[in-house]
Amino acid sequence: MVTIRDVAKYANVSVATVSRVLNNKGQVSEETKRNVREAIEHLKYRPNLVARTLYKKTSSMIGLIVPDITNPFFPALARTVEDRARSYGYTVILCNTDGSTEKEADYISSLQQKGIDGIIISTNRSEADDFKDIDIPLVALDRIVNSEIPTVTAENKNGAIKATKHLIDVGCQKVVHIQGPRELATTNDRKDGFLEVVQEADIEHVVVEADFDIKVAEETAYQLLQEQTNIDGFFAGSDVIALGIIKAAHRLGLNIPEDLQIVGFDGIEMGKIFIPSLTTIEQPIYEMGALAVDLLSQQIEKKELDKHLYEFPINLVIGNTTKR
Amino acid sequence: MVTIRDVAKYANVSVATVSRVLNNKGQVSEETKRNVREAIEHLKYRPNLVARTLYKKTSSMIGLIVPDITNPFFPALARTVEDRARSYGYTVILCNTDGSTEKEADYISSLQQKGIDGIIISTNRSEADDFKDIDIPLVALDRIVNSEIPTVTAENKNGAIKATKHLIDVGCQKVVHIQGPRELATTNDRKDGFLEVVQEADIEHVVVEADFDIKVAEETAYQLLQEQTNIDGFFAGSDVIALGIIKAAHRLGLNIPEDLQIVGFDGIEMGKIFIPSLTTIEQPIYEMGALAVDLLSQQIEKKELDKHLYEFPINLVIGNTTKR
DNA sequence: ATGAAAGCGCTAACAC
DNA sequence: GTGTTAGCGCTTTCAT
Repeated sequence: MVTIRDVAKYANVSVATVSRVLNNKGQVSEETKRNVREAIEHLKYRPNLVARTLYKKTSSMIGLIVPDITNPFFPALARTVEDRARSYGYTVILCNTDGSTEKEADYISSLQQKGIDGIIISTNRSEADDFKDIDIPLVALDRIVNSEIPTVTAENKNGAIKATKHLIDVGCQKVVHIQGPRELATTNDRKDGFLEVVQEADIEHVVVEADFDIKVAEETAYQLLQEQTNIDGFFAGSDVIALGIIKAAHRLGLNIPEDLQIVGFDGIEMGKIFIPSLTTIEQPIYEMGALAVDLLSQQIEKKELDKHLYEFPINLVIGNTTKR
Repeated sequence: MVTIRDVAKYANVSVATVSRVLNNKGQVSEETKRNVREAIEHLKYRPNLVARTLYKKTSSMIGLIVPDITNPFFPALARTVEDRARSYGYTVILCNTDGSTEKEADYISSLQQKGIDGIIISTNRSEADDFKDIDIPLVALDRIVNSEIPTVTAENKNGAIKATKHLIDVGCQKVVHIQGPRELATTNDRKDGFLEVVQEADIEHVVVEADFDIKVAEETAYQLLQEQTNIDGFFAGSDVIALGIIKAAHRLGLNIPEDLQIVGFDGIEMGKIFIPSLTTIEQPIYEMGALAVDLLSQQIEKKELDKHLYEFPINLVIGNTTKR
């Protein structure tokens, strides 16, 4: 390994001078600058970032913690976060918790020990003191944690209202909402929006819970459709759940959207690709990921944030799972 | 931040002793051990891994470089890699290159500067000297780079043979192979297998190229199906391409598998979920990811590898895109 | 069994 | 402008 010392020796200067040209700091004559750069080039020197981090206490690495990377929503998010992070010069460490609180705690602790500068987290936990002992910048993404942590999310309730109204508009008489895990504030907001509309419109309705997992959602929908008659509409708590519902309907020989209409939530790519393509509430994933990085960066730079909750507007996208 | 010094002071011992109990190395009396542990507990001390890495030159971090995290094949791979890595005590840094050689080089260089212990890479590059200047352990996953780098892949050619034979078995008379990017050795192996079978069987056939991208594949298939008549079978270079073909067929009102039969390659979850479910060549993604980590770990521990190319057997999984 | 001290590669005072 | 040197927090000889 070639170190700053080797460069200094080769260029006949001190390590301080090399450090100065490396960081463009302090006064160095043009000539020595050239010499040092030549030495660097010649020796193929690359600064050891570990040593730099040890001294400076900042690593230019940020963590992104997601519950399930195989859920298509998160790769999309990860990608935008990584893109934006790169533009700041951050490297992203992507951590997958499998929804396990233990793994999550593990990661947080180990990231801190590694000198990470900040963490963007999409977690299932939400007790107020879950994140009390973390003393590095934090941003909650998609999933609301508590009011002390800056949070980026979408207008979940409003989205649910739009989705449910759409189902009524296209003629549904008995509507089911399969919500995601009850621990998540986001899913409850969606449920609240749903309930507000169906109660107001006095529409027959059911609410059940499922994981953000196609198989689980499929089973849940399958059972419901067998047990109860007249269900003609579903508002799914996520696109993944919506795909499960389509599968269940398919197994039962129901036609979509003739017999059954479905609205999802998220706007993942797979919803557009699926046959039939999904009517859904689209979240601006790109903007959300980008803002999360911005907010994290601001905290890392010790800037004050003007507000702590950022809710993005959503958008009803009509596909082939509802009638036109 | 509480350091090893604080712990030493609190426990009335030297930092060396604290280090000894931390690492379970050297001789420490039971009593001082207890004292030190108490101090650690009381002060909530966590060792600074950056400092440790600086000294030991090993970070327990490995990099995983993938070309496109939004391609469902890679989250699946990433997950198994992360799982296995965890069991070794490694943290995975997941890097997404967007297929850009420049980003890839950036990542490799920056990972090395960060003291990463090794890299698992799924790359598009394959020139012999592309990776010559990397002096840390490397494993190529899914995509073959060159014979000097340990590689984990599937029996691509054999899989293609099985797929193509299956298409012939179910009655196809004119078969198209949409292969992935020609730069990849894996895709060419698949093409070779395809050609071997169709030529042997003297079946009318076409080979075209597309990206591992649904939209591109869809357009490619759409054009082919319009221009050429009698196409009744597709062997797709990947499941993602196969989904694109299904979309194209759907747009043209073709029935699957009655009018058109399709076999994919990979065995991603989405293929099982899609309607119709995909007939495909399934790679043992879990085993492949796990072995890649094993091989990397062996190199990091300076163990000799007995061989350099590991090809996993594949498996034809029959879905609803081919006749039974 | 324990401590003192050197050093991992870098940055930043502080001299000159 | 440039060099000397003291750390950053840790591990590891080498004494004792």
